[in-house]
Amino acid sequence: MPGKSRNNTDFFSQVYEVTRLIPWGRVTSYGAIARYLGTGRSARTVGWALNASHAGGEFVPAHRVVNRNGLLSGKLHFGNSTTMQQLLQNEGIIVEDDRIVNFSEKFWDPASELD
DNA sequence: ATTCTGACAGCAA
DNA sequence: TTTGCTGCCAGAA
Repeated sequence: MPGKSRNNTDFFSQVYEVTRLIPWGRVTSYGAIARYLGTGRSARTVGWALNASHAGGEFVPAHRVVNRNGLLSGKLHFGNSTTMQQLLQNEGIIVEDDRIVNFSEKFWDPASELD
């Protein structure tokens, strides 16, 4: 057990892993992911991790992660400002004014759904 | 080592 | 109700 080596349990890797577990047509929040990973208050870092998620080899459905208000706070990081919304609508999620409609129904909490 | 930034969240006015 | 400030964690320069 190499003390310094970084396993697949890096914070970034964990964020990607959980994000990939988000079911099709569902969404979650940065804070929910942070809480599931145990860091609780590192929601900002989750966003930072997703910012680099496109560099990874595997696809990470970062468009399914929004802020706690159901607002598409990261849409500007998807090339075009409409990409994130289109990806969501492609999954049957209705987006109105950069915000997810019926957010509470679409919300998927890894802490309680996954355990 | 120090400082700054960020795709957030919580709380005070 | 909306706006603004603060705390938090991890990484980059």
